[in-house]
Amino acid sequence: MNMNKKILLVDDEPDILELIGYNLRQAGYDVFTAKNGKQGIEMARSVNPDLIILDVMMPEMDGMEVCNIIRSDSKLSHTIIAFLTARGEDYSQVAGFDAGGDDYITKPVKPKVIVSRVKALLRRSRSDKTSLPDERFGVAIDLERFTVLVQGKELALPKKEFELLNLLWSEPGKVFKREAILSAVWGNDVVVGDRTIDVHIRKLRSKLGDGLFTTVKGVGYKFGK
Amino acid sequence: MNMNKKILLVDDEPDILELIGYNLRQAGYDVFTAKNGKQGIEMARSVNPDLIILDVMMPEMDGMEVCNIIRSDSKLSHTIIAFLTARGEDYSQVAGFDAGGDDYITKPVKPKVIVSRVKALLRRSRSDKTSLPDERFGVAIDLERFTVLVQGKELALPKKEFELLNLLWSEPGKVFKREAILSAVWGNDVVVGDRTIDVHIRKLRSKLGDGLFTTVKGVGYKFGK
DNA sequence: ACTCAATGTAAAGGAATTGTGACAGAATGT
DNA sequence: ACATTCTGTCACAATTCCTTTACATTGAGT
Repeated sequence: MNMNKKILLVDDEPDILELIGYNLRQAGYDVFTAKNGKQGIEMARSVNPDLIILDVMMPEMDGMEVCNIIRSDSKLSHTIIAFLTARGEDYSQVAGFDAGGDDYITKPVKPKVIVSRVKALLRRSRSDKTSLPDERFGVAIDLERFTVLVQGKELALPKKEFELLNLLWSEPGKVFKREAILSAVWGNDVVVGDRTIDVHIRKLRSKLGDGLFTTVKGVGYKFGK
Repeated sequence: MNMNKKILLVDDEPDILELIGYNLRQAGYDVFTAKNGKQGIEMARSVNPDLIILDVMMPEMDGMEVCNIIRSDSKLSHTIIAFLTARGEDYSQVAGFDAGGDDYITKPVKPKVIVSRVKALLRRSRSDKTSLPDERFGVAIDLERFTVLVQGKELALPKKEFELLNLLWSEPGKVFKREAILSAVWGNDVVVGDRTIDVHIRKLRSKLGDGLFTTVKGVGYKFGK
């Protein structure tokens, strides 16, 4: 069973609700609407949406306020929030999505734009919503997925390369001696020529970027500088 | 009194300055901004920030150039530097840590991300400085990283030089006889001319500063006076 | 002051270590 | 079965490091 993603739209302008709502429904989403902040929060609690699109400027309770309340609700903490703002509006207000906003969209909105934006947000949500990845020098390791995030791009690495990277990455700056690397990545009983390490380091360097790894001659390697 | 951490933001795009600046201020930091490299350096010298966030791509003077100048300024050598780079930009240049950056962050930036990243960087620096304050005559040795801190500057030494320094440094003031040095650093079975020691001492003197090592004629060397 | 052995200094060769591309067997996917 | 990817090894190039060498300078003892 393929459950549709639920989207909650909060805006005080009925035209916007209708326009955006229509397009998102066409794209296959379940859309709910609310015409003010208070109603938006009630709605959010009852339908538990995947994504909330929130107008910043609303009478009584504005978008940022709504965002704060939703963020502090443990049941809704995973929900993605996107702000809707009028173009040219003061950036610093929009910047209020330190409260937990994930994106913002400027009005007037083209339907196609908003649909693709929503798709992107929902696609990204799985990895993003849990917690911020632990990035070190622009590199994050996802042990579950066996992948590496370099500059936001996901990259799959072969097992040995992954393990080697994981070892060095786990303690950036620490120098791992060649023997230590061997026993950690290859195990104590396996016998491989020492040059093997160099070759794998080279692979990592070419894939993740040179400069991420530092050679300490006669000793070993480290991640970072 | 709890002094706020000072952050200097250098970018030619006013939007970025505003967006990031706003969010960092919200997080409780003292934020200063500069809209080009030249101004950034002036600002850095006058406010002595804890962290500098530096756009790589800027007209006239780019981020790496600024970084180099700051790194060569003894009063600012302790400062943490993070680069801002556009996603997808070739970062091999930046990643070449010759530039001396401590981290880099990709644009477009989410406020949440940058705030947590800044926190992490500042946290790291603090622990770095409190956890290994074993300075002797302005020199600290970091065995794990295989580096030496001289007046706050991190320096990588070749293996033999590092071992020699470590030996002498471990007991400042104590005179190590030449034979003792040989057996400790080179081992008992290795045969090298005695002048080898002198040459290595000289290397250390030129790198760490003369005056740190004292010659005891006819006997050996010691660290300190 | 002089002497001479010890040390300072710079440069240069050689030694050791690492970088790199190509290759072959193993493992895996189709 | 075939193609693809992964893994480890090799040979050779590039680099860094170490040691030696040659000469200058120092300083303790006479």
